[in-house]
Amino acid sequence: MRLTANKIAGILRQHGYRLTPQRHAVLKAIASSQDCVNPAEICTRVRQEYPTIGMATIYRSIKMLADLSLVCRVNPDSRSRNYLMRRSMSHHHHLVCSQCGRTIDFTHCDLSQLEKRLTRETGFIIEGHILEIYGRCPECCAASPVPNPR
Amino acid sequence: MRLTANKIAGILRQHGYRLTPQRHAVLKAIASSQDCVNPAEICTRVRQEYPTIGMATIYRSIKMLADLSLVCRVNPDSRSRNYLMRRSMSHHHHLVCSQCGRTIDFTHCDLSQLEKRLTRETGFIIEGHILEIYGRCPECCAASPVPNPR
DNA sequence: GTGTAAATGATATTAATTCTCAGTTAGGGT
DNA sequence: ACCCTAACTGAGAATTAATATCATTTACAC
Ligand SMILES: [Zn+2]
Ligand SMILES: [Zn+2]
Ligand SMILES: [Zn+2]
Ligand SMILES: [Zn+2]
Repeated sequence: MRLTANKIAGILRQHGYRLTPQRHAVLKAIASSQDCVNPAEICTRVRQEYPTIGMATIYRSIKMLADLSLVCRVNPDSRSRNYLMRRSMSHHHHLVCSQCGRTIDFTHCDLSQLEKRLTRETGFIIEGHILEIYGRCPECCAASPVPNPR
Repeated sequence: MRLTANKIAGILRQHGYRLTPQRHAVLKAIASSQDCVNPAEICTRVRQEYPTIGMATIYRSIKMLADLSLVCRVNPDSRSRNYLMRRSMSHHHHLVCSQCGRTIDFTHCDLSQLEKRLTRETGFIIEGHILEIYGRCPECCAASPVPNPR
């Protein structure tokens, strides 16, 4: 199922959060960008329609969205944190280039066999998983086939 | 093949880095820990054998190890960055209880099919992955069968 | 041993994120 | 429509991770 901005607004309400115009703007700013964005970029976008918003509100909105698992952290190699709106309710995993940080989403992970085995062996009821695969993207491989330092 | 501290020291030399006692200590501190560690934890460990080392040197050593791809960033959800020494030995993953935190290790993840597919579809050369599965352990399931949110 | 470029450690600086608090507001109840 | 109140906001201060600077020290090639 796909997550639209309206659907997300409904989820906020369901969880007792107020739907303020600031939050709605932050939400739209993240949801409308295909790539992952950092707080400063979100701020730039939001201030075009809401010029007086403060950074604290942006950070608080991001935290709220993260608490609701509507947004996820990606690309750990930048100085500031990067976020990406979840596009669907299904799994959402990242393939990250360890050199340039380029990130590709994928949803088919097929860990069900592994999870079944773990349930059988340990008695755990599996709720979910965190999976991130890293490697080197085609561009970075082409640029320097043998990753040499300095 | 397993990467030992000695082997890594050789790699440093090959790349023209000097092998200072400080670097050796940082290297040992990361390599000897099973889980990922952040710079502050590395500092604590290193100062037990090298009390005068400064944080700048720790950060510089980490950067050098990262440039050589001997260490990789993991666990993007912490405030400080976390690092894990690369081991070519087998994978090391966790099954974590989301309620009580009990953790079980497992090593057979079998993501090779998935990684092959991603390489075919994206051209990425896969270097590794982060995988953590979470759920509720048998004890916690017995204690309260229905988990309630918030 | 000597020379020298690289490395160290103390300190200052930068920049991201969080905290504080007085004023504002969304949204339920009347 | 109006009130109430807890939730929210924005400005600025505080905290914290990470990097830069620079005088001193040191690994290591010769
Ligand atoms: Zn998945
Ligand atoms: Zn790349
Ligand atoms: Zn694995
Ligand atoms: Zn448990």
